[in-house]
Amino acid sequence: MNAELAQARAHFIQGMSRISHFWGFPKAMGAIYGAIYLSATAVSLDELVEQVGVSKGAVSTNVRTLERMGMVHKQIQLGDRKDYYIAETDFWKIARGVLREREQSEFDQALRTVGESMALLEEAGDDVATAVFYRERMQAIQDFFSNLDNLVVMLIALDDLRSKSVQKLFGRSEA
Amino acid sequence: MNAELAQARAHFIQGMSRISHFWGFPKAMGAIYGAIYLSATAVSLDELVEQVGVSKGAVSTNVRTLERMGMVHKQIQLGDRKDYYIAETDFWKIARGVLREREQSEFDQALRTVGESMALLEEAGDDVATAVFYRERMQAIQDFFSNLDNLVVMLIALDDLRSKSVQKLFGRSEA
DNA sequence: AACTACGTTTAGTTTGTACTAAACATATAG
DNA sequence: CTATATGTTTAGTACAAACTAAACGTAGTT
Repeated sequence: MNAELAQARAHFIQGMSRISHFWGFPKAMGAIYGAIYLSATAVSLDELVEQVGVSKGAVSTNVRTLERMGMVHKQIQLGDRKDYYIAETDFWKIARGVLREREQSEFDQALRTVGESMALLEEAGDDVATAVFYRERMQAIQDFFSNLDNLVVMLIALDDLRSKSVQKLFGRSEA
Repeated sequence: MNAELAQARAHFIQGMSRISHFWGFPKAMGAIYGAIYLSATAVSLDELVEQVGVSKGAVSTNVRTLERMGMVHKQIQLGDRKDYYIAETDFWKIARGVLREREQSEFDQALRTVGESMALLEEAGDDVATAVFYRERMQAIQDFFSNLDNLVVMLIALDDLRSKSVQKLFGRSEA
């Protein structure tokens, strides 16, 4: 591989690392995805260790997370004990996976907390002016999150319209 | 304030703290917003220190970030040296502010990195098969991010349809 | 002009999280 | 059955980010 290619590749992987970190994921995770994404062939764990420059353990855990989110796919070759990985290239599918992952974990737990707060409020009764005010505000924020939730559901549904239609829908206008 | 109210309030603030942390913001920031949000009157910095239980410095910096994102508004009362804060309650407006904040900072810098990688690729020439492959993949991811960008622009535009219309558009169906 | 009340900045500490190194588990091959 | 190759788990470490405490700046008050 010539020098320019290697440099472009390194820069890209670094960029993926940034994006990953920005969205609250480990930097190495983004880098690993970048490395897999920029490979025409399936990549083994050891190759990733070498290419990305992190420990085997880190690659192992991160690549597992990537697979759980549907960002990469494991490819087991018959007669070869190694696991190989290829990148999912349908980013809307990826977005769906990431959102689903998040929804199930912290996202709606936070929502639940708001619900619980409102439940606690019920016990305080309606007569106090403060209670009424609290209820209004908590209801408002809960409504908003429900709406957000629906928006996410919509986006996930959009994934069913395959990537072509989506690209047409959101395509750059200045092209 | 009776015990149930105080408990509901504390629980809510803790929930805001969680949400904040989940979206990659400081926990204290969410708690501070929660405290302001649950106040019918404007809140001073010292009151926040007391209510949220963090240091003055932390409140100062976090509340400034909140204001920059349009989540709270400073209210200076004539003849009073203190700064008072009230919460922005239009969450779609808030979402716009947060997105704008993110766009300007890390988000499109990461995008730029991808662009730079592609530029580096140009110097490598088209003849190498690997270069062609890299270009395809980098182009694909750049397209996706442009689409995301457009989606964000759309969401921001949606803010112009005031909250009522938006609520109708995304309202819960099982209501 | 000194004092006080307030917000900001800074230096240092704490804390959470991702990573490393190495032990471990498991399966295949000889 | 031992040895080897592979992925996973764990105990420890390193680092980044947020917070604390306190110094600082600034503007009003007496």
